[in-house]
Amino acid sequence: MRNITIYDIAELAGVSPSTVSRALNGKPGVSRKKREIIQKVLEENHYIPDENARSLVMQKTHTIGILTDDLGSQHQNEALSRCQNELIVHGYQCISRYVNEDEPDAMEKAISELSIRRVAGALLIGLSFTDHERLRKSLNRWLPETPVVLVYQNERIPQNNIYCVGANERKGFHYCVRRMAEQGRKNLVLIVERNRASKTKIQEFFEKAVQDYPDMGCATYTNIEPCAAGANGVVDQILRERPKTDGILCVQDRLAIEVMYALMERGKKIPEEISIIGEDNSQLCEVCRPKLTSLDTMVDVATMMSVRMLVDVLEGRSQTHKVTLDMELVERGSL
Amino acid sequence: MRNITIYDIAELAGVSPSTVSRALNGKPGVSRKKREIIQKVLEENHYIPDENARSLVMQKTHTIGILTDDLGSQHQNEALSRCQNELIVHGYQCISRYVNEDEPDAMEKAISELSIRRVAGALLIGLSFTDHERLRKSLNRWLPETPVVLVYQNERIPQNNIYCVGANERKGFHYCVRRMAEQGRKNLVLIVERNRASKTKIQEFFEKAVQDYPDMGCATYTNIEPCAAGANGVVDQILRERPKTDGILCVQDRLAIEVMYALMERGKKIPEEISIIGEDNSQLCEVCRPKLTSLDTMVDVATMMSVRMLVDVLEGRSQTHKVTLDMELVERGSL
DNA sequence: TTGTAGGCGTTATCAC
DNA sequence: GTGATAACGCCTACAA
Repeated sequence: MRNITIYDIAELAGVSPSTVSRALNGKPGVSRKKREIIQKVLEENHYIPDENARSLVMQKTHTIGILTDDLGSQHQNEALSRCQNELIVHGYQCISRYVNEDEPDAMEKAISELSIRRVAGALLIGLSFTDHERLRKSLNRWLPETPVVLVYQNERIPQNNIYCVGANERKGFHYCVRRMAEQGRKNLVLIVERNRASKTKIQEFFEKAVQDYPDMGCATYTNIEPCAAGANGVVDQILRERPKTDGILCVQDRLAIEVMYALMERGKKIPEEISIIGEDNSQLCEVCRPKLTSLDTMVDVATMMSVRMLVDVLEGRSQTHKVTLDMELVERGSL
Repeated sequence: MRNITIYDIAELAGVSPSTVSRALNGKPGVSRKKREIIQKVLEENHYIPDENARSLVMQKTHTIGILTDDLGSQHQNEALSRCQNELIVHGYQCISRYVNEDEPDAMEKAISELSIRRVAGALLIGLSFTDHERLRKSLNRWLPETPVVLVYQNERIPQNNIYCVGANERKGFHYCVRRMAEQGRKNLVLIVERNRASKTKIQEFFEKAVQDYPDMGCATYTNIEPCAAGANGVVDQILRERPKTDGILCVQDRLAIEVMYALMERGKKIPEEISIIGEDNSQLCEVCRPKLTSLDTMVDVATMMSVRMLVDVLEGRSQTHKVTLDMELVERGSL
């Protein structure tokens, strides 16, 4: 079953292939009459252009590359799916790929492959693409003029084809600390998963925020096994080292919930004795008891924004280079 | 920055483009010596072939189309991400797309677009692609010779290019009922979300299974609002209509958990008075209290199998047309 | 074993 | 306004 080409259409419409091409792309230089005839033939035959041929001659595809750094994360999976669907709506297809940041050259390799596919643009999703200088070099080498949007990245890379959509973590964490203070909490603890890339930054934001409250103390535990594994250990450690702890900010819902349960098992009342805040505002928050208060990272908004930025740039609409989204604290029973 | 082509390589290696092409693709008819020279030049220049041009001339791509029917589902998002990554590893790229089954022609349209992109193969993920006859027709029309793997589909479509990977729901549900019986449960209820496509089949399996236990009764509620929304209503209804209910099989973890909490709020003890089983074995099961016993649909295994089947077929290895996976009941506190 | 020539389906550049 | 014609990068007869 050979596919129909513009030649077939041209023949049926009694015009030349180039005229069909012009009509197809809404270019000027086609008479009203012929345009109509061609349109009709096009529709009757369910003609659809071959993207490969088009890409070849245009040296430009309708493909967007998406890079992700955390395969297991629901967050990223959701962001990925959303981006893909949104892009399809705008007429782009995607190729997506997980990048293991532990492998030293994985990122550069992934970027080079996007270049090979001649992607029209790229979306890098994830907080852990943090070695900016290296990233900049890779992008510079492989995609020097291709628009790239960094999703969940706060520090803008100052280059004309690089855009970013970030969350205002500083403000978000500050607000969490403020809410803790308003609940009368005075001894906070920050718990961060071991593999969280922006660890030090989060810690910095947290500690800065605590300094705004004179009679408040804090400690951080930043090397915790992710998900459930590390909860009991860190809770024991906290109860031993800082028994007066009355507020815990735990980056990542799942871990926060396990910490909460571990505390309850050890006789602590939540939230009466200790307040807990998680991060991500995932489904999990609604399912545990008490329900978990959580800092929403706004995946849906962020992905929509990113796609819109990229599409805007690709279609020649002007666009700012940086968008920062406010995070939202969704308060439930654990605060 | 023009990309280097086989012409450039040919010139540098002092041979003709066709020889480069042959060497590139490991075809016979190139002397050992030239093959080595070419190889060296290839590597020195980081040459990588242009997929578009290749696809154009070969009338065949290295692209796999993936269709999904439920955008929000973590399950499908996870399956999707896994498939994509796995396929990349095998040298394929993917285009994926969500199909809204409420729109009558969405499926046919989606399939036709895969055809346009000249996909090498396709993966249809989801339990709700159920109108087999129509699906068969669409596939037949648009992808008559393209291998297609139906993931989570139990009834095989008898056609040579269509494969399927399904879960043994009959057996799975039967086992759930058996475990209920072993706990002394006698009045079961099946709850199914309204938008679950395989509703009637699930109901049939469930009722058949119950018939194997002479002194057991059952009822089904199959039109429930998904997720949390429908829980309170259906629980009130059940307690009113069938107060002796002592076992609930609830298809979909989230809903199962809400049902469980609703029951507890109304004074029922779980699992002492009522056993509850969910489906999907998602993260949520670990996070609620009591933890939820759940029927695992084996996403990871299913996706791996599907990708492997497809790749095997594409690379000419023979392959059976149907694989059925056993589901696994993961028992936790709610049974 | 090697090279030449033609074509895959489009778009773009010219003449007309 | 329209239609030849030449690319785009690659593969594959066919000829040498």
